[in-house]
Amino acid sequence: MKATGAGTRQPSLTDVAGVAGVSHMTVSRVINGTGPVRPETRARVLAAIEELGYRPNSAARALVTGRTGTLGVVALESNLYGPASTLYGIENAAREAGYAITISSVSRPGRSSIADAVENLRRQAVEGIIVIAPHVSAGRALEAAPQDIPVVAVGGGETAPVPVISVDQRDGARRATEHLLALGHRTVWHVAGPEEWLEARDRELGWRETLERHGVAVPRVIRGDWSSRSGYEAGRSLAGERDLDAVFAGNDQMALGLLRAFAEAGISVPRDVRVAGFDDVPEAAYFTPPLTTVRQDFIEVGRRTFGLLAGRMDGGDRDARAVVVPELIVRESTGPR
Amino acid sequence: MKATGAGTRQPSLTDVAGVAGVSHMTVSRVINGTGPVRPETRARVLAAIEELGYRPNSAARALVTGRTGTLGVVALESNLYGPASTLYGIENAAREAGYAITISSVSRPGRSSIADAVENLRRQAVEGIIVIAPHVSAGRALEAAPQDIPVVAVGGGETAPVPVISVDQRDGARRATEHLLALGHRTVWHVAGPEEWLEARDRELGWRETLERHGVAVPRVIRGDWSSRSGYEAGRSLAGERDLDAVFAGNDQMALGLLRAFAEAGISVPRDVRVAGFDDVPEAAYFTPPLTTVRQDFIEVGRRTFGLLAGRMDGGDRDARAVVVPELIVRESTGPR
DNA sequence: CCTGAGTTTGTTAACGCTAACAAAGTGTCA
DNA sequence: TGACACTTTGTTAGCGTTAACAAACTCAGG
Repeated sequence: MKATGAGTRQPSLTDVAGVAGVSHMTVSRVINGTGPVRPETRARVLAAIEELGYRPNSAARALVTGRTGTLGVVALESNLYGPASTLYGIENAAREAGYAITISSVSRPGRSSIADAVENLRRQAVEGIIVIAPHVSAGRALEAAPQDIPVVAVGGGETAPVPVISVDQRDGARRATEHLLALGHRTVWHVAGPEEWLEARDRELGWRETLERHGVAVPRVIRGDWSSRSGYEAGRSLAGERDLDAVFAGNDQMALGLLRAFAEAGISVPRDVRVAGFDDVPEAAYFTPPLTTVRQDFIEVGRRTFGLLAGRMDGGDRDARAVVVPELIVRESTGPR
Repeated sequence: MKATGAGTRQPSLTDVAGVAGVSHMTVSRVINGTGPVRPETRARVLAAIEELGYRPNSAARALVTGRTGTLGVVALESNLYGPASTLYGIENAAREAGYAITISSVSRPGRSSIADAVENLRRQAVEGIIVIAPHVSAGRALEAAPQDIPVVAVGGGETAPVPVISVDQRDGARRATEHLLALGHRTVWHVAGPEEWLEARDRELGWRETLERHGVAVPRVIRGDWSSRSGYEAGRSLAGERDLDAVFAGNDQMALGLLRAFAEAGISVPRDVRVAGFDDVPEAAYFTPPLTTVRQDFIEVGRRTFGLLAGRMDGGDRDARAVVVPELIVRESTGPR
């Protein structure tokens, strides 16, 4: 008896054909459902496939069809809730459509690191690329995006020469800011995310526009880096401020830091100061106090991102845009005093 | 002039050879550094590669070498801090070693869904598979893991017939529990994670063992699902409990829920009750109050996971194990009263 | 200036699959 | 019964690469 250890070559189409007593083409037709096959022949082939544990060789298939069935995702290596959720949304939609996802992560966003990641994916012959890097430098990297392979971006800025899906950050910021103003505060302070992030810019812009439209003073911007720590520091510096009524934080983590700093300073939220965040991370409802925030549906973002890429692969427009509208979730941090 | 639009076929080795005036094999040798090539020939070839924008066809290469340079990761589709961080750790280590990562996510862990994900990856001809699914059913799925392809698991239980990397959950739970006991409390309550999670079991076990070793009463276990919401509910039910001194939560999210519920019930932490968590998510230091917790180094876990897989691919042992030791981080939630 | 060893290049044949076309069956109708 | 249309199966070639071997070139030593 022949050894059938782990070292044995994987069975090929021809092996299956031999067992089933047909030509390799018939086996191929059974597997791919191309062309007619008599039911009894199909049954014999299927039995042979089962018996041998045959699995199509994806490399051979890709070589001849020119299609790998794989999409590449350039992801920022961060534990930020948004990007991670978006990734899962994309993976789900892609898997349903029969695509696999390979990721190439970028530790520090930048024009060249993103270009490297894209090149890295191209070497793996992905059929399309999704860049999740809502970063100013990513926008620049996208300007040099390859022309011969479909690329789409999540939150890549207005001007990118690729389809972009984004959440309407300005609108979200507007909602939060108007909500705070409607509570009767003279103005609203803002703890912004890092300047290099497009989302941070848009949120800041939405906040500023809203204040201006309402004709109220625009306080100086406190800049953080998305982390709770930076929010905490912002809170310490704000705690000394006179006329502090309301703060809109660029994300929920920084809002948490604010809450912490205010608690330490003996400032009560919402009695002394009202605070709102952005993202609606699952924990936000359990902060002390529960946080008013702007919810983004990242799963939806992921799904629509895949949709845009699929469209682009079908020859769709390079200028396609999709916008997801966020929603204000009101909780105690802006509640009645 | 010929059209050179996006529809043009990608250049092949032979095209490059034509431009450089050599045979395709010489080009192959230049690219792979196999066999000697005269410096001036190499320069000509390199110039031709540059000129044509040649990129090796990975499918053809994989077909002939039998190697795809790709590893598969089965990841739980969750935003839990741990799995996401582990994924990045793996991706980093793999990329440094020249491997690409393709992910197959699993929305609800279970024996068959994990097996499906593994099969899905095998169809893509990955060279090895990493299962991040610290779940009881994952352990069962691993028992049926394919023999002919290297598989390793993150936190897959003691008995899995594949190499496993895990954080010593019991030891972490012991540290947290002993810390609380050392503060003079009669006993420590525990809000556990879902029963199907191995990590939840191990943490519960570590907690229980520690209480027993110290000869103190073991209270009933409150069961949560890792979410802040479930922690909150646990906190509401605990709030009515007499003799409530100290609570060890199975993760930081649930601890957050506890803190919230206690705050609402007018129970002060740490004055009335002391609380500890597990994971040390980046936000834990900014909870109200800052949370004592057990830190797991997930990036290290990811790195070592890749190391174990690499070892297994080199014919290493199926019984290999790696254990990462967690660390107790003491903050105000178990601070002085 | 020839020989032999080493260096550099080329030729040919797979790898496993699908596309394109060819051939063989099956049945219907005049 | 023969011809035609349709269904089912088979044959061949080629995708772009590397492996294995063959050929050509270079140069030192006699």
